[in-house]
Amino acid sequence: MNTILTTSAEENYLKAIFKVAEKEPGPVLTNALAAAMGTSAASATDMLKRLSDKQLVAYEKYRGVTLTEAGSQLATALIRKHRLWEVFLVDKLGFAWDEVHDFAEQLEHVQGEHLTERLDEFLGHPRFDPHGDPIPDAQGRWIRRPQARLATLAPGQRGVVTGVDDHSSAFLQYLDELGIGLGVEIILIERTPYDQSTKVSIGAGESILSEKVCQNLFVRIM
Amino acid sequence: MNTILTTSAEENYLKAIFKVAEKEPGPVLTNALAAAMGTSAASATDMLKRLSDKQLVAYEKYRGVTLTEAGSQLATALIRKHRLWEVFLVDKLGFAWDEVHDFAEQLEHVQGEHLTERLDEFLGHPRFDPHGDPIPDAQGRWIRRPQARLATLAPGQRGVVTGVDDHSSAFLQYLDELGIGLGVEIILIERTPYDQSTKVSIGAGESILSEKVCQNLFVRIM
DNA sequence: TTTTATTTTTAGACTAGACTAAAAATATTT
DNA sequence: AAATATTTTTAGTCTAGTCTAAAAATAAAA
Ligand SMILES: [Mn+2]
Ligand SMILES: [Mn+2]
Ligand SMILES: [Mn+2]
Ligand SMILES: [Mn+2]
Repeated sequence: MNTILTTSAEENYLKAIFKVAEKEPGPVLTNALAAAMGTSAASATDMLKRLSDKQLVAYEKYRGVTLTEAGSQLATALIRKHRLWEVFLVDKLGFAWDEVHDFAEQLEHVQGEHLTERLDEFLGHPRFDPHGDPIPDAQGRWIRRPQARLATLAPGQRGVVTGVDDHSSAFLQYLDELGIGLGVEIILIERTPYDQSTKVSIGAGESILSEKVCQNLFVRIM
Repeated sequence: MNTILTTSAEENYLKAIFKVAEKEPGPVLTNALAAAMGTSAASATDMLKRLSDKQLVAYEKYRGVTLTEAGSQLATALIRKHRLWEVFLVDKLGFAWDEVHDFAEQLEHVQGEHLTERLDEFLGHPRFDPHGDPIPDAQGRWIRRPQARLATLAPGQRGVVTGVDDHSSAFLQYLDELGIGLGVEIILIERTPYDQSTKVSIGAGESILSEKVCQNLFVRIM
């Protein structure tokens, strides 16, 4: 029951380890972590020693790192906080989905009793954030939704947008221009063999989406 | 128009300088600042050099420190953010007035465009925080209210509670027990010459308030 | 106007978190 | 199995922010 004190830097590393491990199963390598954090490999090694001392990661020299149960819970709580704040910023303060990440990156580190649960309640227990990512509950349980990349759909199939893989402002703003957002229905018309660009129907109009766009869009197939 | 980058530590010192200067006019002395910050005088001196380099304070060795225009604006913006977040925590998340200070102490340091203005708008442009303290507007303008310490009222006078001088949890919770909060009307019945303790009428009942309590309560005389 | 007391600054040390450059370990080729 | 390439760690340095102890400046008292 004794709560481990963590700095913002430590928390950011824990989250990064969690996210890298999510994509590539197995231990997270130092270079991958450093790349995810935008720091040098030396800095990552340094931090891994600190996190290891605090029992938040299992770290073996030259072999990579995995989160301990405590580390995993902390990372999950961080992601929960990050995503709840994003919902607040979009739903309550009226920010666009491409504007909220940097704020949430700071807000997720605010410490104190009950804040997250009060926020969660105020927001009506949202289960997904403004980018369609699931928000783990207070016990750290995740919701899994069946979803597929738009790139995997065949002509004639339809899907409802449930999320994005690329969270960059550039991508999100481009989607806005295309009229694509969470819940929007997309009908796949045809795919060009040459470059896999795809003609789709969105609401009233039609658009051509590059392969890159189709790879970064998640849909629920209808 | 070039925005000065500040750390949380620098911001906390700026706010402390502002607040000490508010109480005691004239330059803020190193020891007073260190006491307000809960750090050593050596640490305060160190920080004063940094703030002076950034042109946020005018610091003269052994003579004390005053905020520059830039420093004063920054401190005011900090106080604005702190108090707006307190309103959010009480009005929207349902925290009690004695629970929000530590959260606001962190939230005031969240950086980014438009956040404060969006929050202000969401909250309906509140002009006072949950402790009755004025919230400066986006231009840094302050509202001054005529108010007096309850200790200065004479028997027979009545006042409406507008604020507190002591912001401690202990004091605020004691006020809760007494049924005293912002907007509550207090009628002064009599004051004992011996220790200045004061019999008052609050709503239905009567209470005896110590001199300390009366000194820390602000009222608008009716 | 000295002496003494108080306040403030400096000096030196520590931690967290970053960096670069060099060394060591591991992985891949030949 | 050596040689080479890649990855990771170590060594050394830097900054922000803190501390304690000592020195210096200012204020108060004798
Ligand atoms: Mn963060
Ligand atoms: Mn998100
Ligand atoms: Mn603060
Ligand atoms: Mn307040």
